[in-house]
Amino acid sequence: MPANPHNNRYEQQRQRAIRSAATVFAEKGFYGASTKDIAEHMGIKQGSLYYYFKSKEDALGEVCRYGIEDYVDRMTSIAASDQPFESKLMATVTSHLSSYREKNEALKVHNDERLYLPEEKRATLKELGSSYRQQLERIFEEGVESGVVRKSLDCHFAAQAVIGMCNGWGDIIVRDPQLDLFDTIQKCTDMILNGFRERRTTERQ
Amino acid sequence: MPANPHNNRYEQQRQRAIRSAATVFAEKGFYGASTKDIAEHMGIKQGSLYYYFKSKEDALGEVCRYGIEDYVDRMTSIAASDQPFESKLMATVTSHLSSYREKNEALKVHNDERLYLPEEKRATLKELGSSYRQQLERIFEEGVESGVVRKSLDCHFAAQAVIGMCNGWGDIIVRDPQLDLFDTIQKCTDMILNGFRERRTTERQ
Amino acid sequence: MPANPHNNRYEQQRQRAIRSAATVFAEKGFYGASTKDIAEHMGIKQGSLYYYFKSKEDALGEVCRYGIEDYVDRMTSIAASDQPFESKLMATVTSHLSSYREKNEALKVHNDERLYLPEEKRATLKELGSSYRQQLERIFEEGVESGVVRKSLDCHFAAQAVIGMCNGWGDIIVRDPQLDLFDTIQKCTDMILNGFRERRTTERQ
Amino acid sequence: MPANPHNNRYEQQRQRAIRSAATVFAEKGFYGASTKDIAEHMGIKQGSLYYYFKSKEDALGEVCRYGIEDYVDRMTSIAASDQPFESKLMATVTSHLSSYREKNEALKVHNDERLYLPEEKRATLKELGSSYRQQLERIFEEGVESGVVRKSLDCHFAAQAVIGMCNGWGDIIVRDPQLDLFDTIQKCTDMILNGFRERRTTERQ
DNA sequence: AATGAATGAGAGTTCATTCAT
DNA sequence: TATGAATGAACTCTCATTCAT
Repeated sequence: MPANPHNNRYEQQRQRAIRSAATVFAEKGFYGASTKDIAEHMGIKQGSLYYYFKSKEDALGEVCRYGIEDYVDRMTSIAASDQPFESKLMATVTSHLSSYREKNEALKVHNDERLYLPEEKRATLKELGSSYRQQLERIFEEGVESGVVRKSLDCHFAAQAVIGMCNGWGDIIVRDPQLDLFDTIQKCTDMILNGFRERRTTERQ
Repeated sequence: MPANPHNNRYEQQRQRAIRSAATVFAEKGFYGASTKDIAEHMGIKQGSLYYYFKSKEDALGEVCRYGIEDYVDRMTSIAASDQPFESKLMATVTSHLSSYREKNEALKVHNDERLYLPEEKRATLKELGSSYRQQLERIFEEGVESGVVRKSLDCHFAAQAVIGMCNGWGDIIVRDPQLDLFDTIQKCTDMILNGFRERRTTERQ
Repeated sequence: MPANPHNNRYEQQRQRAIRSAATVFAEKGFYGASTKDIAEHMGIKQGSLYYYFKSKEDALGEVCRYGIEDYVDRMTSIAASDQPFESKLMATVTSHLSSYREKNEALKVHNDERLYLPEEKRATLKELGSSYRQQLERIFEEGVESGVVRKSLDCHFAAQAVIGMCNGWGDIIVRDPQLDLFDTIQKCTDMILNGFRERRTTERQ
Repeated sequence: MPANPHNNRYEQQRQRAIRSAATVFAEKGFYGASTKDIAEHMGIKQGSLYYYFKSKEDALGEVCRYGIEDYVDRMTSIAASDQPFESKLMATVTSHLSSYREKNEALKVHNDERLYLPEEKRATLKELGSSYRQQLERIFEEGVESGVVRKSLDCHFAAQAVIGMCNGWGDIIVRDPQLDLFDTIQKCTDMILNGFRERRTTERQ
């Protein structure tokens, strides 16, 4: 028997359950998806889901946690790194958008359906989300300090705007597996830094 | 059955029904809201709703149409106007964000819940949405032609990014009635045009 | 329209629902009976029960209240009356046993199933039950005062014993519609007063 | 499968299972208790219960048999003994009431939950119960013959009444561990023999 | 002798919908 | 124009039971 209190088999199956729930919630929404849908997607019977989840709501909670957890972790390591501002910004966008590709829609579920969670769990997730936003704000503040970003910038606004735009792209990414991720990342970063305006003189630093 | 499609009283009540549905759908989502909720919000009994809607789904359809219709109309008149690019851009952002404030959350419902509509209706709405995006793309193309926007811009990308960001702010606006709309509009427009980077030389046109 | 907020039809149907629930709970117990059983006994469909009850538990609550209410009321009027002790005792037994005959098993449900009620409702019923027992105790105390009952009697014990014995007969009455109620009442009263012992001298007062 | 019906270890565990089931059934009722509850109370896993019981219903059957068996046995030995009537009566009450204290609530389960047993098993138990009642009736008949009990007594009624009253006290005993058993026994016996009436002349035998 | 995993039937409950009035 | 009453299908969830290990 393995070291885990619940053995490997159980944990593996539980992960599969969470990913199935993520897929189904992302496609149909929390109320639009039935536990039968989730179970079928996973290849077990409806009642058996309750061996892995205490309730449908619990399933949503697990998906949301799964969705946001290493999303925030990645931001933490980006923020802690030694890169210059521009690299951090691009790393942020890259991390955000590729989360949608890699993590089977769990981040999308977190964004769209977390409001159906009970107050308590939502508070936990909110802290994680706030931590993300604050770290991004701090990155912008560093950008100002280093002179790369203009002093007048409202860093709180900037963080919200970047997150909002990335989430918008996230919806598209989840629905369109063809979209060129790298290209989108490049263009987003460029827009955030330079905007769309034509410049007479090239004044790149 | 309605005696007369142009019957005033009936049409007035029907509008009230649509707005009630919009409010309730925005708050609880399509599946989270019951027809009883909608009826109560409107001050009638559950069964009486069916005098105004063929079905709950029909109600959602009406709300979505109501939500996107003059949102697109406004874009059409912006696009058709004679203003320079920058004004059109700001008008777009203004129109988009203030829609969330003014329109009983119907646009939010369109964005979040339209996936529950049957294929056919969704296709109709999608056309409206595409029309919006295409007109915005065209505005960017005009910006390029007029030399305000740099030639290299991917106008399709630009339109998506702007829409995505505005929708992100829309969520925040709906939840936070305190937020200064005008300030947000200014900052969004500025970001889209100029980005966040510090410039050595002022090269405003 | 009648004066009642809910009109007559509704109240009548609700009473039928309560009586149906009483019958089914008495036969199968609270958990052994399904809401489908109750609905079928009443001649409606399962889902329609919820037009009359908020939940199965609510149905149990109503049955219990219905079962004990005028049972206690009758005791109150017996206790308040001017009869001598012996009449009051017989009236008590009569009232108790005939409750089982008349009230469609609701009193039996109260006795056997009330423990499945939530604390709050059970407390309300408990007060009613205690009031019954206390009034019976008081009747015995009066019996002592009037010299009919021996001074040494533990009136609390006496009340409990009488209630317990009557409930025992209640079970039998509910199951056996043939049983001669009047005969049983006579014998119970006689036993309580005189016991079973043979007396050398007739010493009736 | 059990290797040997007389296997000691197996039989011991089986007894533990029956006692656990008795406790849990007494507390929550047959339908209110789950096989998981019983297993947990016994310290094994749910599935393992089926090593000792064929089904949940079978468990109830065993508990009921266990509950009534030596209850009847004791009556048999009381009835067969040489004591005078009054001693037999007190022995009966003592046996009945102390059963509730000593026997893990199995007698209570028999009384309250046996209705959930299939007809066949219930018939078996009913015979045991009838045997108890008949022996008690016979004791009363002996009382009449010996002149202690009045000739007019309906011995069938008397037996039922005594059993009913004792069961009533049983409920109280199970719920209130503080209750003075000996005192209750004394008072019950006294009531059955002498009733509550005041006597002018002492005519004790 | 015992268990982890799964199942399937059935429970209580909700709710969109219908329709006579 | 509106409603009270009823329905039936779907839902979440529980649980007795089975069985390979």
